[in-house]
Amino acid sequence: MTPVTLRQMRAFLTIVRLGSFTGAARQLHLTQPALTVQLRQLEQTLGVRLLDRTTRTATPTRIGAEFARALAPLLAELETVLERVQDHAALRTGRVDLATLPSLASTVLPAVIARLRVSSPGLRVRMREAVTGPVGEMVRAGLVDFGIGGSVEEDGELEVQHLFDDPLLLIFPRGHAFAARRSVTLRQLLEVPLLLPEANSGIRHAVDQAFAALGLPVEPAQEAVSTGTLVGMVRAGLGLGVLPSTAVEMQVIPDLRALPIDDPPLTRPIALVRRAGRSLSPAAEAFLATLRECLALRGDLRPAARPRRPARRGDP
Amino acid sequence: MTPVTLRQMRAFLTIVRLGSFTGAARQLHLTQPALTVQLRQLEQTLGVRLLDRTTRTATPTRIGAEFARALAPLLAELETVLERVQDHAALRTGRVDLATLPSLASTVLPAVIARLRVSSPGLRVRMREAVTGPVGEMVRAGLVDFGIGGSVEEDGELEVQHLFDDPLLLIFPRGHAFAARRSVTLRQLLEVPLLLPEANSGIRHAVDQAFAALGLPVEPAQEAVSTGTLVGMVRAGLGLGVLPSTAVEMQVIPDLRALPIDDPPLTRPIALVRRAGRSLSPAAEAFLATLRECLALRGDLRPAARPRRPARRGDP
DNA sequence: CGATCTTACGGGATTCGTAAACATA
DNA sequence: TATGTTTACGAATCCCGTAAGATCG
Repeated sequence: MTPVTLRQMRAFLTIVRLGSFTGAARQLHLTQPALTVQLRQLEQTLGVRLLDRTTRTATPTRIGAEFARALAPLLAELETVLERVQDHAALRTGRVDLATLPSLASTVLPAVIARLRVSSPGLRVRMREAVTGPVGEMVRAGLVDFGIGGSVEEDGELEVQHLFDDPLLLIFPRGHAFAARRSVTLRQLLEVPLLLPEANSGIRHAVDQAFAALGLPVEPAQEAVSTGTLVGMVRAGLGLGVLPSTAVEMQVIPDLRALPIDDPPLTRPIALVRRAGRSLSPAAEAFLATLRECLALRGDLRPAARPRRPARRGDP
Repeated sequence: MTPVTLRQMRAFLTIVRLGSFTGAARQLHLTQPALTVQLRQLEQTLGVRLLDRTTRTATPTRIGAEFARALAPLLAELETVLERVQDHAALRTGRVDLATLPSLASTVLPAVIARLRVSSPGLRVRMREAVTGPVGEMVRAGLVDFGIGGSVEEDGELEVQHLFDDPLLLIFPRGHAFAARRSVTLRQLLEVPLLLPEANSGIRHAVDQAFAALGLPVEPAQEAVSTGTLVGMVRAGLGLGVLPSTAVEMQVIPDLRALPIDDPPLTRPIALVRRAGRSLSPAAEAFLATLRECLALRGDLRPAARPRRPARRGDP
């Protein structure tokens, strides 16, 4: 007792539509005898004669006609469902849900989205802004496909991949003595009033760690919650600020100057955060590929030799 | 590029439902590795990962979940459509549309319908009454599946099969001299006033032919259109009537008697009329089989060695 | 006689099950 | 370590195409 096959039913519908085995065989790229066998099997498993054949024409039985009428829309809908799935693979359709930091959301990622819209206009990107901690939580909760933010610790549920290092810049008024330099060192920061982001931010974490590595104490003259506030403070002469290059990028700062911090280079790590054991949609993969293209195009972000994630079960 | 298979999609849905390859394999009566292959092929042809597997559980991807949601009702509906077709083969469902003569519609065929209702309660029979000529036309026009009536000529569209010979009886008042006999001959009918059905009826045709075969003239004393009229005339003493046994059967005739007509036996042929080259539904076949059973049960209708119709293309 | 469907048969592909390797909790 | 998935491979099955047979107009 062989089960009914999609191929058999498609063959049946085609024969009914054309009223001929030979014509249907041509359309299906099959030999006519093969079609005969298909239909015979279908009739055998159903136990019902579906077509009355003469040498001239094949006309459906009453039961065959009822069957065809019920079957045609079902198979058509099945086709569209399958095509809709394949649209995801071809990037004609898809959605990318991601969580990221405000600084990236306003600078690097819009460029990625723009590039993606050109290559794959059918994709939609939904970007949610959050600070580093919540980015991980949003990923963990499955609210987003993945997150791009400061590094969080890897556990059983989260998998972290380093993406690039975002250089931190020192911001100060044009008239400051540093204006003549091409870069400053970490130690030199101790000699000026420092304006740093608040304690629980990823930037502050990177700054603190860098100083701690040198055994130096850090005492900011002032803390700021938002990038705009910090820029305003610098402009008001309250001190010299530290900001990520991506954040500086978006600010139009005619009266301020920015210098990289060297020796050691001060950066904050930006990583991809994804759920462990979960695969990404083709749309999400395309987004990440485009992101990496963008990182490669602009040399300033040091895309850091991509550490391939451990091979996962079923990967090609 | 292998096409998507029903089997693959059923496997996918089962895995999603159970959240496990092993469980799905058990339910599908398959080995678990076979299931893995099935799903891998499905994912390959669709180009999309549908399930994220760990050693513990298999959870659908977002795309996989959407696919399953769309697929499940489609496949379920397909199942019911297939079952509905198979119901015809199993005689759980079906309709028989037939045309027949009033005399048969009121006597023989109700017994057939009753018998059929016992063996196959799901079948419905729709019986249309007509005289012999129109029976053929109704079959030709496809208004009915088949007809049971007087013999019509076989042409390219109609196919005729003799079913049985319906004996014609002589009807007369109890007090008549024939009352002592067990049968009468054709010649003896010439000696009495005859009451015959109207000229274009199948019965009249049979009577005329029988007399013509013997070279005898026929002059009815009176013609009648309906069976009831003819019986009334006999009862009124207008003459002796000729009626088919099936017609007499239904009349309660306490004051009349009936005798078979021998030497030669006078009968009218009853035949199955069907469209040439068209197969009958299982329900119609069941009806005919039951009809033949009924004919075999009652010996009086001479079911005449069934002349098998010529084998048709594709017959088992 | 020509067009069409059916049957028969050999070659190639597909699919299953068994066994072993691999991964994760 | 135990459970569950993947990979590999031999055997059975299925399916197609070619060729010959049958049937109807």
